[in-house]
Amino acid sequence: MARALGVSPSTVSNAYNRPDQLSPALRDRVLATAAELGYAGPDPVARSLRRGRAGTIGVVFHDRLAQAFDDPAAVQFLQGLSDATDAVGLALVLVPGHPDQAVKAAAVRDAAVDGLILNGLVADDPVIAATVKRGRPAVVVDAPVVDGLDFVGIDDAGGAGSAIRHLLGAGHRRLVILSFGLTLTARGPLDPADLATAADSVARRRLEGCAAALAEDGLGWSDVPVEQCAKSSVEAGLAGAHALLDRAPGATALFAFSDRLALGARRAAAERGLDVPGALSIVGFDGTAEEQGITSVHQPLRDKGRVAAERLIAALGADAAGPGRELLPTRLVPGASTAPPRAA
Amino acid sequence: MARALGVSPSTVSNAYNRPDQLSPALRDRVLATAAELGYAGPDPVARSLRRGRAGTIGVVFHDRLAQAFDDPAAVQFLQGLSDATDAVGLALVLVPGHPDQAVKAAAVRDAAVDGLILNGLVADDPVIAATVKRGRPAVVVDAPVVDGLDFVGIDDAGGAGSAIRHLLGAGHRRLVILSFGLTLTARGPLDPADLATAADSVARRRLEGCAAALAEDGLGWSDVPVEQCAKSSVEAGLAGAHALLDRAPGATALFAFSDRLALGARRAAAERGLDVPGALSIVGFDGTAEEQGITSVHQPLRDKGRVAAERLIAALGADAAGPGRELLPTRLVPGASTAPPRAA
DNA sequence: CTCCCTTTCTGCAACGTTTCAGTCTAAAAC
DNA sequence: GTTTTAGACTGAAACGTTGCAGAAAGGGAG
Repeated sequence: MARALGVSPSTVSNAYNRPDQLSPALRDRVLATAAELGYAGPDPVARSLRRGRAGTIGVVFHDRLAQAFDDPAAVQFLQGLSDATDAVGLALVLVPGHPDQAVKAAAVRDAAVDGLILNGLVADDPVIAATVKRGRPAVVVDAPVVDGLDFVGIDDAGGAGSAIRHLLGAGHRRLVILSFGLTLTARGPLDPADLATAADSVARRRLEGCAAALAEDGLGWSDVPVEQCAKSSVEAGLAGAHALLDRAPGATALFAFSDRLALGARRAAAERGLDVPGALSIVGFDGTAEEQGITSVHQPLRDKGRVAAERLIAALGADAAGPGRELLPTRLVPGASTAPPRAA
Repeated sequence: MARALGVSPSTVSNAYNRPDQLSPALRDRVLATAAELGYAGPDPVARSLRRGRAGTIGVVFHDRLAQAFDDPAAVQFLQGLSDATDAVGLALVLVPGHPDQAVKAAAVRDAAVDGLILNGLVADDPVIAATVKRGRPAVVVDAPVVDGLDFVGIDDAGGAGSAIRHLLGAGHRRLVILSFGLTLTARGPLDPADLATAADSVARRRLEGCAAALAEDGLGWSDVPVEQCAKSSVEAGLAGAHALLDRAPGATALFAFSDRLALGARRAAAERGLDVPGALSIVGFDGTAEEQGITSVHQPLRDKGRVAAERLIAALGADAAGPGRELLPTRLVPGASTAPPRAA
């Protein structure tokens, strides 16, 4: 600040940070002239540089931010994050989204944060590499599992399996699946051969869970068409469900990997004159569309956010226990969108 | 970075920021050793200090962050903000909330941001003073109007008036109002005398709009009880509506200053065995509860966020046009929660 | 051969703090 | 009257950049 005040910079610093280090009289004088000069206290950026920590946590989403705010699942996750960060006074930095992942990776490099939370990415996303390179503590949420980084997720395979078993148990045999992409760019029909070689992702885990459940009833990928959607939005679900039902007109049940996709699928069904659940049963994922009556695999989104932030905060502290893995449970919540097939 | 590489710091800086300033060969060598040494590129904090800008915009809410994520109105507003910030690659810093406003004011002082967006505060909130003192560009959203700061809001008085007129037009005469607090600490029954002397706030503006509309039908504050709620939550609405209906058991219509309060009021009505809209009509504010059938004064929340961010971004640039005011329109959207009073 | 210009790289200063090791003064202890 | 000690304040260094002025080297024009 205006050290032209006549005292040393150290004294000004002490006036703000360690009142016990100087006489009350001088402190008052410093504060008074500060007010007079319009000095608002130590500059946060300079302080961060000197102290070596920013007092912030960065959050990265797969899509643009506006997209994330459209998804109740992301909002609940953010709520969980803020539960933990508010409690310790850390600010949340929302890293700007961008369709070009390389641009977003640069944004990650340039974010003034002490740690990062990566939400719902795919293994080949350059953001992952940028984060690892950055060398700060980070928590990967949902996917992928990365060596050296903390991980918080849910039982994807089990959750997906429970959805499939729910449908099989109701008597469905002609199923279709509305999945996420196995990679950053993958979309459209899934080639089962890709599944075996694909890197870790939410889609892969859930599809494996599906396969296991399907196998119990003697079904396999040749019986169940899968469509990959690039993002989790109602629009993507609408388009994907149409593509799927074009390929398998006789399908009686659809499992979507998110409630937003499921909502899109329901719209597609309506556009095709298919009654839900009469002609088509729909199961979603997340548990964020209960009010809309969608049967869904519920996951503890807010808890997931809280746990992720807490892990990161712990990693930021001295008690660095090394990266760990934490899996949260899922639970199928039946709604009005599923029923036994008409011609059972 | 490890200038021990053998080249000067400037060269490293140029390797990252101005590739044209050094030979491709040397640049490659720098980048290679950087990768080898685990150097992830220029430190964002040091860069911010040197360049004088952080590349971030701070956002402050009245409540805790978790509270904001619970409110669809706040989420839509954030979505609008991110529409604008994503486009220019600015990060959004969510300043941590805290019940003690003084603590939050300190958080505002310590946030490494280029500008601030203040959302839904009250004039006596110390966060305002801290922001003014900070001297950075800032946009106040909704309230209060502050000298020297940009302002973006809606036509509160007009919107509130349209709600009252809607109810009066339907034949209601026994109205009650579920308001926000006039000050940081105000809650409970409103003393109309306070209204005249209160500082600028959303509550004050809307109540004045109500008064004008009521006066058109010869009604005044002695006819219309008002309850102030400390926050905009369903729980607060529930408690406030009960208090209000205890005071005015014969009320046939209730106007709540937010949809969350309105939802709470509907719950209170249900707990009292009052049919909505048969025995009690309810009007909300925001337009975020259309799906729940609440008649509401719709406001363009996402646009409001976008406009606020755009104004701030403009103020950050060289083209500082000086603070301005921008008012967005509202529009009453009828729902299933209002009807003429039973004994018209 | 000289002069000037271009390319490529470097050194210095500054951004605004905080920390640590001191220095100085004045009061307390002996 | 001298030594201790505590209290109050300061100076220098460092945090990691970037921008600018300038230096060294090489090439072309005259």
